Amino acid sequence: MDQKLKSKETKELILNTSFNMFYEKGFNNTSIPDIMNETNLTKGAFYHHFKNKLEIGKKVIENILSKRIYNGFIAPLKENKSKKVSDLLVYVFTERIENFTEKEKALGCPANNMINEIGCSIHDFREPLRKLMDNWKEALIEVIDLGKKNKEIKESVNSESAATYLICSFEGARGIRKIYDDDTLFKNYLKAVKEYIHTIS
Amino acid sequence: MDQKLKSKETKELILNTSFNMFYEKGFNNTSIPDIMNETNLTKGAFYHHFKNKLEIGKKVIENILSKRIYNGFIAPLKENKSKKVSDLLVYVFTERIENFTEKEKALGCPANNMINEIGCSIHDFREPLRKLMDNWKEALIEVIDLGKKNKEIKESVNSESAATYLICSFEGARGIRKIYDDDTLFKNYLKAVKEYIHTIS
DNA sequence: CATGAAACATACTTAATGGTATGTGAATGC
DNA sequence: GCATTCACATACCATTAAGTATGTTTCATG
Repeated sequence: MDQKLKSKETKELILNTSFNMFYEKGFNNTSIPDIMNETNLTKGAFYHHFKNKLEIGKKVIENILSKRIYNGFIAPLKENKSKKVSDLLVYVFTERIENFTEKEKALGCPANNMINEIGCSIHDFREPLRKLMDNWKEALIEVIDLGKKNKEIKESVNSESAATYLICSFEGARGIRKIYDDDTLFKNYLKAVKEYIHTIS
Repeated sequence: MDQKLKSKETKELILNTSFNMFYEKGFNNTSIPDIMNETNLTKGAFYHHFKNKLEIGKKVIENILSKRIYNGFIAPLKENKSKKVSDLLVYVFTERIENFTEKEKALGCPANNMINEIGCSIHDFREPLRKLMDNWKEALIEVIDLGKKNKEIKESVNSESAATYLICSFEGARGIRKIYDDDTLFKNYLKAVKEYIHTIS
């Protein structure tokens, strides 16, 4: 049983390392040797645990990116249903950005990076990426609908449309911010989202 | 003089082909042989006209992407200053999307793709990409300011913030749309931007 | 405690990449 | 009309990539 545990651990090590390298250098620009150097293991270990580069790409999306989106942006919505809806929206779309580390600011959103780098070229990645984004959108719609029920969000607001807009502007901002070295873009984005959330409330 | 003309033409052929291939396959995933196969020329031609892959990347940003952004999103603002500001904004941020070809829908925005793929990793690309985005933002600020002067845009609106928000949501939408095969996301985005432009007017 | 399989390491193959060095025919300039 | 330069083509090189084949060691199991 000790062996299986060790195996699981190295598999996770390879997965986490892959995520980090993809995040820092991009998927296409990261090689298997790159990853395995970082883990201090060898190629043999990689191909023992994974079929090929495509498989680990998919696993990173399904196991790491999905969880990050869930923990960062979906769970806070589900766990705090007693809070005011607009506060929830402000939290996930502004407060989180305000607390980003320099690395997170410089490298953008790992999920959005993946989408933009290989979203259309590697067909196998599209479905897991779609699932990820759809889950996020659905969670937002649920919250906005709840807000409408509680008279916190205007009845005239289209929930799906607002959810989409919030996600798009957020991801757009995180993407474009990557070419800058300061927080000007984020500050301008923050001002506008807060205003937007205010106008739909 | 005939020779110089021919030379200029092939240089432009290589540039345009590079742009297309980068757009379709990404920068890292496109090789020089890839590009030159497409032009029916050889590697010799490439390295006669360009120093290396980095140089052509920069030239594509400076000569092609910049012009596309200018023609598509900046010029329409500058050329139609007599029109209502909100109409101008609706035009560049919604009508253009509604008229996108399937290719443009599937592949996203070439400039945003470049930003997201190599925005942080290849340092040489950041400055030309920044210049491109800053020009766009400035043109938008100018128009929004004009709108405020003409009482078409609310005085309370922060021009830079609104400009940033419009760009971010637009680029975010074009990016995420890449993983889908239908126009649902665009439709939801369009509904929301129109609403947003309406609320700042 | 022997046997098999699991968890890796090592060595190798094939193909592609960015880039260079050199060749060649045509146009240009004197 | 001849030397030179330009616009490419060809041939080559070093590196690196993904992936495979084959060890070797360690552990679980009968």
